[in-house]
Amino acid sequence: MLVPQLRGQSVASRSNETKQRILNAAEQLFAREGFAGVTVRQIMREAGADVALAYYHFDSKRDLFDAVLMRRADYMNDVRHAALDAVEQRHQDDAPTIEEIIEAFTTPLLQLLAEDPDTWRDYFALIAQINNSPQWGGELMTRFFDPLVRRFIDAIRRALPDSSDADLFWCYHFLSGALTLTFAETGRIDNLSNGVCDSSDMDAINERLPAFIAAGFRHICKPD
Amino acid sequence: MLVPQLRGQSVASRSNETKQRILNAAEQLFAREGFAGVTVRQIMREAGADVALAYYHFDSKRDLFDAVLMRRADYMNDVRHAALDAVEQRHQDDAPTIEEIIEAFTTPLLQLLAEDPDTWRDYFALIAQINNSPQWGGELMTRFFDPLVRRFIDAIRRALPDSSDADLFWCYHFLSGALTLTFAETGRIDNLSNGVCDSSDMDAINERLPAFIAAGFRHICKPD
DNA sequence: AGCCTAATTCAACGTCCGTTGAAAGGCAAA
DNA sequence: TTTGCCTTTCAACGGACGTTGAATTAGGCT
Repeated sequence: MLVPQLRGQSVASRSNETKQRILNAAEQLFAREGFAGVTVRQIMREAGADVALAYYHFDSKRDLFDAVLMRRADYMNDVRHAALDAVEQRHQDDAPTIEEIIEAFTTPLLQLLAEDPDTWRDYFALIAQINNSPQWGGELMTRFFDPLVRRFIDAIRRALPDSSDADLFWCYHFLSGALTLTFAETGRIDNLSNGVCDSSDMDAINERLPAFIAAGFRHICKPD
Repeated sequence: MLVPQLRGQSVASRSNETKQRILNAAEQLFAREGFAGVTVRQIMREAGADVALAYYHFDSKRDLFDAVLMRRADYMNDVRHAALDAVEQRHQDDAPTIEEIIEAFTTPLLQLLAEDPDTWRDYFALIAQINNSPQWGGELMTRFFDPLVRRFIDAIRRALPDSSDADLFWCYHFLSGALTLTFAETGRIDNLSNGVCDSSDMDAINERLPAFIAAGFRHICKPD
């Protein structure tokens, strides 16, 4: 028996466990090689299951790809919404600083990655790749992150009154690019800096990214 | 005859013209779908030539991919080196501002894109995708851009004396992310902003990106 | 024990993949 | 006009692709 420790488990939970194993393998491979760079056979070999099982649990390769993205999207959005909730809770009378708002956007992700890299590293790298892909970027990022991002930009708009929308959206765009490259984990900055920087050092990033971005917003988003 | 206007041209130049047509088709398709998302047959169909011709002019699909990247890399680096040359020429006695240095890094690219989008759009989008891919990012970006980037960071180091290397490299990393997402042309910011922002409006970017990034550098890179 | 359903395996389908060797075409030099 | 080289076409290779239908296994219910 391939998975003896599952003896006695309910059928439903055994099925779910297999599904998760497939999703894990798919997540890792899609993150490294992209959608087209991976075959269903590779994924199922990595998951230790038969090829046909992928089509029992998912409708198609594309459907599996979507399932990989969906699996963690809600939780990811929840922690970021909660961080923004906390900021707004703290500032019911006064306005939060822009640093606080941007930290609410970035720090939850850096924290997830620091606390449980095995779970989040590949997922974030996949998001990073999607964000910069003409093929997926427009559609998928909009689908998964628009409500959160709009709420976040609204908060910044209140913190920097009378800013133009164009300034706000462009600054968000720069933030998005800086953040996603950070998650891509390409090893580039490690090479470039001759080891001075470690792309998996979330503390180093957390100390710099929000402050860097906040300074940029402050400088660009001024009253018309 | 498929290409009648070529009658009378030298063999060598006819060969080169075909090579360029293949490179154009490959550039466009690789930029849209990534290396693995494109087949050699697709490329040659788009180029209007036989499949086997790809293997006469290039050794393999991967070799064609490298050739696409190589074709414009030197020129791209040249214009950016020239922009930095001009800055240093202007400031032989005093120090340039950090804005000037960052503009020398970004503006030449935005200018190429504004002047000749048909030539540069796909190439830059491809670079953007590579920069955020774990598969290619580390190796290829290092291979093509390291000398220029190191020179650029050295210039910033002189403009912001006593900054730590870690600060400098991390800030460059954020710049790299913001810049490459801008080139990815995913349409995301157009959707998000409901048309307020136009991702192909290079003036809008040029007015904001260098200033945004310079403010970030200034805020992070302070004497130890 | 026997049944029912869900989970998994097996074997195969038609298609397309990257790549190649040999033949054909086109042009310049002799 | 013939020779010879560079370019292009043609036809095919072995293998891997995404996907499927039917057969097999396993576990909870009666």
